[in-house]
Amino acid sequence: MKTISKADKKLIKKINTVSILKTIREYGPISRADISKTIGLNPATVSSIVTNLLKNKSIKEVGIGKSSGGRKPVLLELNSDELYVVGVDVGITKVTTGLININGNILNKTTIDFKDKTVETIFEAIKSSIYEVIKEHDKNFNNVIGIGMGVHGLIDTERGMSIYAPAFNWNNVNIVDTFKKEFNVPVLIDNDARVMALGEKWFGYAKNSKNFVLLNIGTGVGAGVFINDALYRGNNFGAGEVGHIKITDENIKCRCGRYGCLEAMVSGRAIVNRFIKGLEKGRTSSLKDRLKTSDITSLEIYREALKGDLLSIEVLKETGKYIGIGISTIINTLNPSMILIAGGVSKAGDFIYDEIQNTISKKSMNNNLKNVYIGETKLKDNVGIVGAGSLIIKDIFSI
Amino acid sequence: MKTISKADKKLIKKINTVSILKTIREYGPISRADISKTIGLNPATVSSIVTNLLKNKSIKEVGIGKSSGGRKPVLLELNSDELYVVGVDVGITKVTTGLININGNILNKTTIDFKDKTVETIFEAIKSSIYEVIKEHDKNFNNVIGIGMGVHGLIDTERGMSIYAPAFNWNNVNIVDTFKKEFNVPVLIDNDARVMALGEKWFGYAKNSKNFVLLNIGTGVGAGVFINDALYRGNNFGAGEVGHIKITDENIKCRCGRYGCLEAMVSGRAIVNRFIKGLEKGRTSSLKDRLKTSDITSLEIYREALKGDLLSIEVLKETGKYIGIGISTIINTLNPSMILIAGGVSKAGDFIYDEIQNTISKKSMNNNLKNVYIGETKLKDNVGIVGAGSLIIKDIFSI
DNA sequence: TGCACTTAATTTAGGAGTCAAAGAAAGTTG
DNA sequence: CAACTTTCTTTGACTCCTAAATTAAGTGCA
Repeated sequence: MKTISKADKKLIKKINTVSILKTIREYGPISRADISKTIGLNPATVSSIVTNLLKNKSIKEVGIGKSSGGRKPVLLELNSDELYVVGVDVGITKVTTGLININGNILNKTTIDFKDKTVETIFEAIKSSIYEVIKEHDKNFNNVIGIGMGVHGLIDTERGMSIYAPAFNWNNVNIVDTFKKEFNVPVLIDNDARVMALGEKWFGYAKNSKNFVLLNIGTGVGAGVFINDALYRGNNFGAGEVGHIKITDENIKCRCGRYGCLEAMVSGRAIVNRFIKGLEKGRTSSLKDRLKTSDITSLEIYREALKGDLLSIEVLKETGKYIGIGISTIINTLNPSMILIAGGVSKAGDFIYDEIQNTISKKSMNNNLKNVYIGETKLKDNVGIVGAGSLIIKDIFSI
Repeated sequence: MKTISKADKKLIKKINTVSILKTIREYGPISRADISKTIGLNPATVSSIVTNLLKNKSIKEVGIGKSSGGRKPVLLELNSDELYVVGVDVGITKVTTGLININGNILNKTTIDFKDKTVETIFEAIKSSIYEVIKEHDKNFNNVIGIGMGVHGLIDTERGMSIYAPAFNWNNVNIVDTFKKEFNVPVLIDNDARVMALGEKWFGYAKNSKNFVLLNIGTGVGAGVFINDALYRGNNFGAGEVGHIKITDENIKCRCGRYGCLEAMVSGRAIVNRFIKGLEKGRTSSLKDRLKTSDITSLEIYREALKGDLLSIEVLKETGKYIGIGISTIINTLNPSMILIAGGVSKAGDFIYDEIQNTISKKSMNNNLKNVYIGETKLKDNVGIVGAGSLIIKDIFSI
């Protein structure tokens, strides 16, 4: 009950333009006549707006369709040759950057590791990665309509700042201004899990999902929450901090200072810790012969589990159980249509997924469980960069 | 990405009409000129729309304001003398019904107990309670623009049915059709906790809150979730089923069949059970002298706690701790700006609230906790009926 | 091949709604 | 009481959509 806003004729045109763009995106290649039928908008209006869109190169004519007994239709498509975005996935140890067209196709991709985590080092890595990906495709930035970035931690999307990024030890670092100045295009940032959710919404499994959650389980644990077809950020950009919900009374300390948090039980670090604790308790494992304790990673535990190592399998199954409890909480609270899992753990395969499913069916209210899909992302390793790029792409389709 | 809709001039007019109504609601009594300044809409446009609204009696002129150096303004207000709604709160043992005007004022209120929980009995109670409240104010239903109802359990708001109401043992009971036929006005229903949240949004503490949660703790435990200024119902109307999130490893069985659910630890029943278990363990309590074991209720435990009974105090504090864990989960997941607590437990005062606060500050991510208000509702015992009525009222202010 | 019928896209005339400017109504101020 | 202010309405222009007519380009059958 705060902002009360008016509407004028420009709003109508904007709404109808976006409707036409959405229709072309979803059903294209498509003729003007079919757009008119799909939206219910008068053919004359469609013609007029399409003319504008062709003029500003948002769309293009891509040939002639089949006649259905009369004049052949002219088919329209989004202009993927002229509408590029840059998507930047700022990870804990490296930055991955992609040049992406409006259809979500990756034209070029590069990764740069950074040694230290100062603002300067990471900004420099981001900058050169962007110049790298555009070099061969659009070196003058003519067709790049914007840059999107996903960064871990708490992000103020309005002021374009990292409020708090634990892994970098950043506090109130302005990110957007630097890159806007450097590249002279719109720059948008958001939290990594949220950006991944956006990617799956625009180009992944969640296309037709109004309400879903992307759970990112890696070094940390976070969720991107989609509600009513929109990213939900919460009151202070803190929605989806599910890494710190309590899932057990066990006395495992989380880096947040409390005990029994989801993150303390299922992050990559947590998996390794439980494995090592198993060894200390006298359990045997073939992984112990292969690696020093300090070299054990969750990925290695997964590899060993595939070979049949009992301790590895047990640790992964436990992890699945804990994730299941967390997911159960999310389902009961939000009743989403799907839960997509990203991050390192998502690769640990059926050891984890089976156990998640077992736990869920035991713990969820029946009705919320109906039709809820739980599984990997469609975009896999590219979910970060495609999602980041989607921050820009979605704005083209927004009022 | 499903429904792609067009916009025409009627949409503009509808938007502007609603904007004017909202402005009158929020700032009224207010002049046409001030409405124009508030919204940024042209004075001529405001005049034209106001004329329509006066004609259809949605608003009324309520006198002349003070001059600020020129012609005196004509002040406008919502027409609370002609815009009534009926709000029905269908509880577990009784139905409470109110006649409410557009400003949320209760003109009349009645309660009817029902002996059994058959559809016929409860429908009959609802029906007579409605006739009762309108009798003296608007016996011909001239000014009642609709009936809203809050019912526990899972509600299909689109088809107007109770999908599942555990306390009544209802499955797929159509509610709306019956009363629409009987009273010939729009009838809307929703889940009880959700309806309460709506009431606090329109007439309570949550007026200026975009994102908040109302936690209803009584016989069952449920939440009404407001996101982006709208009720969030989830994918199958199941959002806010927080009664069945796991908050402890303790082996307390919930009626849903699982263990350690929030509801199993904090519902009225759960409080009583823990108290009795305390007695069985040999603890003493002054309440034991006053009541038979089978007559103990959570309200009596609260009363005894006020008198200083140690076991009662302990049980309530434990309850506060468990609620705190649940709220902590909600805050970390949804980052709301406030959590309002309704239902029987909300009356148990500071024994519970203090403990909730203690638990939260220990368990919540710092940033999500910032500015989060946790407390009782403003509408108190009327939150159910006012909320139910708001189901109708909100539609007047919606596009 | 030619004519009737279809379908696609554009042009044209007209209507609905907002806006800016001017005017009418009703006050205040010195 | 004249000059200025403020409120509200009227008027005409402008924008954007719609329906109908027109142009463009087919198909299909005799």
